[in-house]
Formats: sequence, structure tokens, C-alpha cells
Amino acid sequence: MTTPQGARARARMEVTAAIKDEARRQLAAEGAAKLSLRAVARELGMVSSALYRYFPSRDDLLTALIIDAYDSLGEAAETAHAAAVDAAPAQRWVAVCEAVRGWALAHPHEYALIYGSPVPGYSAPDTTIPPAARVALVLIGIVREAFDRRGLARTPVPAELAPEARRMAAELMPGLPSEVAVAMTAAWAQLFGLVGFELFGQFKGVVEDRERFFRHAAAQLAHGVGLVFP
Amino acid sequence: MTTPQGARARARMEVTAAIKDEARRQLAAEGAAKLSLRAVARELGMVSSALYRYFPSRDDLLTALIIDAYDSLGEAAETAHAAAVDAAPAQRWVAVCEAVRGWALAHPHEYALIYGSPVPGYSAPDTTIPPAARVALVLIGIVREAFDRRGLARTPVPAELAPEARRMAAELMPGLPSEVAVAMTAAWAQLFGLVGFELFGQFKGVVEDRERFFRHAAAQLAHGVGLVFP
DNA sequence: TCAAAAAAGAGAGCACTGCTCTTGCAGTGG
DNA sequence: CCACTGCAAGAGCAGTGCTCTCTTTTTTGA
Repeated sequence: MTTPQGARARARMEVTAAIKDEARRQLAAEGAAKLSLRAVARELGMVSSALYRYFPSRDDLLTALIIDAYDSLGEAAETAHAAAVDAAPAQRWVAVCEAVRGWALAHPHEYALIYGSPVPGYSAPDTTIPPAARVALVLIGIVREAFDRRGLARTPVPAELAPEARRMAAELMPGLPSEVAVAMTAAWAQLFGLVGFELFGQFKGVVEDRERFFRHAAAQLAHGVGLVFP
Repeated sequence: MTTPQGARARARMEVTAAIKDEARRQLAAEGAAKLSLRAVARELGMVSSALYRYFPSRDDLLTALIIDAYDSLGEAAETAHAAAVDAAPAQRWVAVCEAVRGWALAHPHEYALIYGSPVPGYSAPDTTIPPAARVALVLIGIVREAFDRRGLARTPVPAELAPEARRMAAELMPGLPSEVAVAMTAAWAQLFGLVGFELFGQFKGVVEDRERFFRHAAAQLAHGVGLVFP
């Protein structure tokens, strides 16, 4: 990441990056299922066994790509948010949602890798959690600012959920009311439900004008967390 | 499906069923990625090439499993709906949502197969569309009945979405107002966003009391389509 | 009834995969 | 200078999807 100590370490980082680049290319072209270590090695002019010096297994390569994908998506969300910084919170919410959708449409296989079925054995390593949180943090930031400025409409939470709601608010979104924490979390999952359905073909024959449909649905999500359109 | 004409046709159906059963077992145990034709054949005591008489490719076997999974999920939804037939529409809505979640938790790999990333090349054949619609039809039925009985709260749709909303209502849910059609479709996608996030580990470290959280979120979805709790 | 046709299974084989192991080469640090 | 370590190469193993050919069995139609 910083200055490499020796020429050796530098070369290692370059090769590692080259492997990831080529793997990303194959991922984008064919999908995770067809990503082959041997093909990556072949394309890089090295023998397949050499690649195992850099990634001990195919799953490790995939994990690296997953983290990069989360970061790429998170950056897209943050950029969109920064670009809309002057707009009202509800508008910024929609802008971020649209950025997520746009990124997903532009990188379908990467999106499938991170929000589709978990491809490797089963559990994503905990390394993936921080980059995965970036989109959520942007959304939380919007809601928090709106709350601090003028408060939010709150949807009451049933008594049976109140303790969990308080825990969620305290641990994940300190400073926000527990009802909002619950609504936020639900909206976050629902956002990716909308994106996933569009991307994975579930809207085929159902929604035609998907962009407008999404914009409206994202606005409704904003409404659900208590944001109001001016 | 009906009476088999000859002993041959009968045998063929039995073998086909046995292949699907064994494949389903392997799918449930290891996931779609590790489902292997050769392993299925081995387990059935036949040679791998013989299996190609029944399914021309691995993708065809997967497609058959996909259809079965959609039907199984649809049946779970229909059963839950039938069991709650005396309850108010909003309650039935939640019951169906909970049935979807329950089925998904009980059949994670099958759920991943149908609502996760599309595993084969890319596009699911159109054969999968009717079974895939069963859950949606149950939900539409609930909403339609509620609408016919007492009407529904409607969330206005922006002008830019109005034509698409009308088209969706006319083609997919005749008799329902276009605003409701839009809200229904969004809720449908959002439901699977909630289920998918829980199933694919996105709620790890975020939501602990997932059952209660889901019940509340499902109730909010019902609210979003205009259903009211008595 | 009996031969032709269709269907099914068996087996070998091809090209590919992830991964391991051993061997040889080339930079690195004492 | 020389031992050490990191790296690459190659062979090889077990597994995969899929195709092709050959044999056996069942169905069919004249």
C-alpha cells in the first residue's frame, strides 16, 4: 500500500495487482462461475502453479475481488452523495440509491458476487464486513443529518421489537431513535431487493420502465425512514 | 404425470425423478456450485453418460431444480395463505411473507438457486416464469380482495411513472388501481431483499432478533401497499 | 410374427478444472 | 561469498462436463 521496501516486494505487489485485474476482467466478462485460475495465469503468461504463491486458493482470489467490489460500490455511493451534497436529504437518499443501481447495472457480475448467493463454501470472511458497510454508512449519514436538522417522522415499533430496536440504534446508529434504526435497516435491505430483482431478471415481463420505477421506489424507501420531500 | 403408456415410459419417469431427487439432495447439502452430474450418476449406480439421456446438460438439470424450487416455495406460500384465510388481509400478507422466509431458511441453497445470482450462462428460460409467479399471485390475491372489500390507501405515483403504472396494473393486476400495482411490485421485490439479506449473511452483526424484525418489516410492507391492520 | 427402429446403458476419451509436489533458478541478507 | 528464501516451472492427481461409439433391450409396424 505504501512505499515498498525492496524491489522484490514491489514486484510482488505488481503481480498481485495484475492477477486481480485479469481476474476482474474475466469476472466481468463471464461471471464468477467461469473464473478460472488457470485461465488467469495463462493470460498473464505464467504457469498456474505460480499463481498459488499469491492467492492460496481460488476462494481467496474471489474474496479479494469481493472486497474490491464492495469498495467500488461504496465509492460510487459516496461520490454520488458528495455530488448531491446541497440537495435535501430525501433527494440525496434517492441519488445514492440510484448510484447503487447504476453501479449494479454497470457491474452485474460483481454485484452478483457480493449480493447474490455466497459463491465459496458459505461464509464470507469478516474482512468483507467493513467495505460492505460503506453504502449503509452513507445512508445512515443522510438520515442522521436530516434527523439532527429537523427531526424525522417516526413509525412506531411493536413492543416485542423494542429491545432489539434499541440495541440496533445504540450499536449501529448512535444518536438516531430506535424506530428510525429499524426502518433504516429494512430500507437498506429492501433497496438491494429492488436492485437484485431488476438485475437478476425477476422484473422481466413485469417492470418495463425500470429507471422511473426505481426512482419512485427509492423515494418511497426514503419516505419509509422518515425523510420528507420539500 | 398421468398413466404411463408402457413400461418404458414409466421407467423413464422413475429414473428422471430419481435423478432429480438425488440432485436435490446434493444441492441441499453442498449448494449448486458443487452439484456434479457424475456424483449424481455415481450415487444412482449408473454411469455418467447415461444421465445425459435424461438431462442433456447440467444446466437443464439445474433448470428442472429451479422450477421445482419455485413450485415448492409457491406451494408454501399458498399453504400459509390458505391456513390464514380467516384473518384480515394485512395479517394474511404477513403470514405469507413469513412463509416465504421460513421456506428460505429451510432451503437456503434452493433459495440461492432461484433468487441468488443466476448460475448458468445467464438467462433463465421462460419455462421458469409461471412457477416463479406463484408467490406474487398469492400476494396480489390478498391485495385484490382487500381492495374489493374496502378499498385501499393509495400512495400517489409521480406523473412520469403514471403510464408505466397503468400498464403494469392492466397487464398484471387487472382490477387494481395503478398506484397499488406499483406499490405491490416494489413490496414484492423488497420482501425478497429482506429474506435474501438475512439468508446471505448481510444481517450478521446488524440484526439479531431476525424473526421479530422480519415480522415488523413485513407488516410495514403491507402498510406500503395500502393494507391496514384492524 | 418378426425384422426394423428407437431407446437406453456402458465405456473410453477429450479438454478442462483446482490444487499439490518436486525441482531448478535468481535475487537478498548476513 | 554463500546460505537462504521467494519465485517460477513442470509434472501429476483427482475431479469435472460432455461426446462418441458400441452393445443390449424394448417398442413398433408391416
